[in-house]
Amino acid sequence: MPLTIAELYASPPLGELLTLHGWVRTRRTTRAVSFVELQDGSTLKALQVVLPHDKIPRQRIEAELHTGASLAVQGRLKPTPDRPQPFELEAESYTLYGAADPETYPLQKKAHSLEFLREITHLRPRTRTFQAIFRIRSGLSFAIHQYFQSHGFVYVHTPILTPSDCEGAGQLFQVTTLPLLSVPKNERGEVAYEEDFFKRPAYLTVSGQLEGELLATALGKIYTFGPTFRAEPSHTPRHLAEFWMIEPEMAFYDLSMTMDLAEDFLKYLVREVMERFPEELEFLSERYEPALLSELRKAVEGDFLRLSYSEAIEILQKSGKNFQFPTEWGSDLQAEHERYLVEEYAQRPVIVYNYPKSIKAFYMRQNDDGQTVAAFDVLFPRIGEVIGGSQREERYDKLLQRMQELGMDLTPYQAYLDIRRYGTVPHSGFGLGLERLLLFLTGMTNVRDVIPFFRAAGQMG
RNA sequence: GCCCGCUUAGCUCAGCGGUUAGAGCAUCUGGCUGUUAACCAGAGGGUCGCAGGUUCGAAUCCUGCAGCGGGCGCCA
Repeated sequence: MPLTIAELYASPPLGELLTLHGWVRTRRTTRAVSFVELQDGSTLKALQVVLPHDKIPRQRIEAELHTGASLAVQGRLKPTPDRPQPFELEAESYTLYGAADPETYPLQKKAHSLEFLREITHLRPRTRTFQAIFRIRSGLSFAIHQYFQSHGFVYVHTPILTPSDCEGAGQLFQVTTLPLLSVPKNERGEVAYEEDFFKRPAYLTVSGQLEGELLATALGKIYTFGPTFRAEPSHTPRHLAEFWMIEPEMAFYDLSMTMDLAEDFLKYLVREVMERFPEELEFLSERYEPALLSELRKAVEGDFLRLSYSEAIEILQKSGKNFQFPTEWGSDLQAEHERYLVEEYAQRPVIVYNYPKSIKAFYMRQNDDGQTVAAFDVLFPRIGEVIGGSQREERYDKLLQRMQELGMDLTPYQAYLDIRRYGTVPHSGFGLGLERLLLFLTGMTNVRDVIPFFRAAGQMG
């Protein structure tokens, strides 16, 4: 296997003849030697390669080795105690894989704006910024599995193609093989879905929660981790049409156990990323968000502040702030309210629980007060809601009554109702948006920058 | 969906009614005993987003469109 630069830094094989592969980040030329900073994606650190002009003609180096060019270079590793880098590769020869015409290659040895890089998603992974982000994204995903697997959760794959909008969460992408130019109709002028692939309407999933509940009431503790699709035309730095969501669902968990789990889970993830990616975090912090490291530290140190919705409303009313949106009991917490609670009032992550039932989903468990449901949101600084969850209504009659109140069509929910009719159990779960958490962890401010190729309303980056 | 802003060289930006539109970086040429976003000198590079309008005169003012960004809503 090709040697990587990360491996060199881990244990430098000084003096041996080595071959390294990578891309040119920068080149500097003086009279007798040229210097190439080589990167290969294995670490943010570059390898300085020294190319003596008596072994490799200067003319060739200047013609071939521009920023972005790829090569294999042979040479020996030499310690350089009096230079910024601990060692450098003294080259004896190199093979050019591919040149990068400096007249047209978009990346240069300078900082580019994130907006510009969004226009070239195929090349932006070659920047250190995106290498740092994608490595953290990978490590975070692993840590998520690690946490659940070591806590007895079963990873389940819920379907991506689904028959209906099961949560009422946003608009759906419809999936069809019917010809759009001549959609077949029945006698009543409606779309003839019996001719469609599934012989019924089909959509991309907006949540794996309902299927997750079905599996949790058999396997105990499960989690999903997969792509989710929303066709809502949201034009914000926090929304994607295709994003990744993690949804654990636990039988026999009540609301407070679930909040404990969510807090422990988030702290574990932040700690793991801090431990595994100090260099990446340092780089992103310097470049984009000076407060990054202290925010991460604050998130794992103390307890999250827990407030009931009613307490939160009271705090907002007493804040003396002039909010744009009302802070009456029964109105939903707006971004400005969440920001006040987290950034000014608590100055650490906040969990708000027991929301009015009128502003929450039908499946959330009704509290004894008749006014609220056992729902909670975890609010983080800078990004707002990172987790939303609830204890689910497990009482058949209560659930049915709520669905009827809301005028819902019960047909698609027979399975969902069935698990309340046969051996129902209290259970709870929550949803975590991977990209939103990544904003917090990387200091980025736009979710388009924490996923390799973004899909958002009107954009396929 | 509503509101606001931006669009000038390959990139980042200045110029905001008055000669031939500028800078830094990048590129090219030359120089430099080993550089660290190397440095020094020189050169090339622009239908000032698109379309219309106002004016003696528009990158600059107005209108429309497009793209991008931000705030809000919906949410993860």
